[in-house]
Amino acid sequence: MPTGTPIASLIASDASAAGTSIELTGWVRTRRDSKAGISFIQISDGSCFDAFQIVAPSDLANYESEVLKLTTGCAIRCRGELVESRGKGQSLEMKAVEIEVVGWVEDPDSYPLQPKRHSFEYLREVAHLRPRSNTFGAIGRVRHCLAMAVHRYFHENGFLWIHTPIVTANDCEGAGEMFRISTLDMMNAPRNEDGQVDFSQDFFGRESHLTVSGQLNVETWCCALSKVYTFGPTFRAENSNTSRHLAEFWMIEPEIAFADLTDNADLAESMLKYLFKALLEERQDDMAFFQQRIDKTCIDRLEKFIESSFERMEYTEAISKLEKAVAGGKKFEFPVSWGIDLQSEHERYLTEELVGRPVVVMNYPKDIKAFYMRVNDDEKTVAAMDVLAPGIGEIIGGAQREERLDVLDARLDEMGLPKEDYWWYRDLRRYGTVPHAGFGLGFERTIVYATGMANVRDVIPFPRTANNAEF
RNA sequence: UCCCCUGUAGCUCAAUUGGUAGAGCGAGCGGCUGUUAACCGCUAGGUUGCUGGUUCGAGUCCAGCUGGGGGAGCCA
Repeated sequence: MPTGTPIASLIASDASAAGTSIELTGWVRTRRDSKAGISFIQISDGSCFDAFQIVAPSDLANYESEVLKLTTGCAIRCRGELVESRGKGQSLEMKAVEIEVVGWVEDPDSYPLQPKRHSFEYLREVAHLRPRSNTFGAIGRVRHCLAMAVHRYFHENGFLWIHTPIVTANDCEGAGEMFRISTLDMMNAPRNEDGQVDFSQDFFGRESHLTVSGQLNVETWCCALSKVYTFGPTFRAENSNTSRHLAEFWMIEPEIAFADLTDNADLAESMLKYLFKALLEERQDDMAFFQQRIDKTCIDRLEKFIESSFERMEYTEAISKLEKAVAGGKKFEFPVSWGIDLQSEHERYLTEELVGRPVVVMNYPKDIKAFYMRVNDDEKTVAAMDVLAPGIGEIIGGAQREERLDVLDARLDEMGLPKEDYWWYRDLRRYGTVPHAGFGLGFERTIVYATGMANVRDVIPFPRTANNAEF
């Protein structure tokens, strides 16, 4: 392997490891000199939260010429011996016999990351370097840990990962504005007789876009393989400028056959618990950092989440709870009555004030929900569910799907959607139809909830938002 | 897209009723110490986001533009 011993494996080892020869590679965090004839170098390699201390004695060949000139950000390779530390703060350290500078920081004064606290807004402007900071290193590891846990959870429970397409030619859900993709010459697009752009001459022979959801595609595989999921990037061209929206984000969308809304909520609960349990077990170092520096309650919050059962609430019940709150003097900007879509302030009240933890709201009025959601027997509501979390709002949106062709068609008509556009989706209801359900979990929102980070732009490596795709 | 806040040194922020800019950190140099977000001293650094206006005088007031943030809508 080209790289040295991961620091993570050194942190995990005890004093008995002293005496072994090792090689370390990484980036300098800080250097402190002691005129006793040594320098202390903190080196970080990303394998864990902690940096590792290298003790550089002044008899190194390049001590004066190079070691004393190391600054934050320099890439180095060190060979030496693992020894018990004589200082406080670490049990082991490396006594270097050779330090090779692999990459200098050409102008230390202009290196954007200093060994001090930076604002997240500033770090977004140096997104190519921010993974070298404590917070973003931790975010990187947490994000990986949760992504792996997603796949492990589904794999262990018999789900198959379906790679749904990124390019789509149908705006199936109307789930927001889409990004068009085209190979047509924008300055000189072919026109049809009506003067409209003639997309039949475009690459796919029709108008095509980046996906806003893999749901409709994954439903087709669900209706053959029973338990499936997608996990990939999703795109929305909405001009939303908030701390919880991205133009490109990652979404987890499981879909289960022979299942109803209760099974769906059970799945969401089971999966989230699994994810947070894995996070607390596998990333104790990073979570301790988030607890200390970002959000004091984050670990406690996850532990409680894992222990307690999901709070479940009917939409109708949620409305009456909100009405009761209004009667009790609670002020909302938007009025509450049965039939409204819950506003952010209402969701906040339910999850933050009334319940104090995530809550599943189920069975919404059909008029405010999508065409594919199953109409309940009361014919007023559909089997939809949202999982609302304190601080972030909706992290999951899901539903039992309408499996009855006649009802589905009626809904399409109601909403003025052309049936022919959904011919293959309708086929599922004609050939061996089956009750099935699924949901979408916003990956970035999940990370925000878990870590206490305030903005989804800071839990994805390169955030894409309106007017921002610099990196 | 709408509402609100904001843009001063590499970074985080100061600058009284408008009176021509300061600190900490970082950086460079020196000192000291098995140091650990080390400590002490010295030095360098800014056409105050851009354009225009009001004024004897604008970082400060006004207008437009532009960047950033928060909230709303939409959603995940």
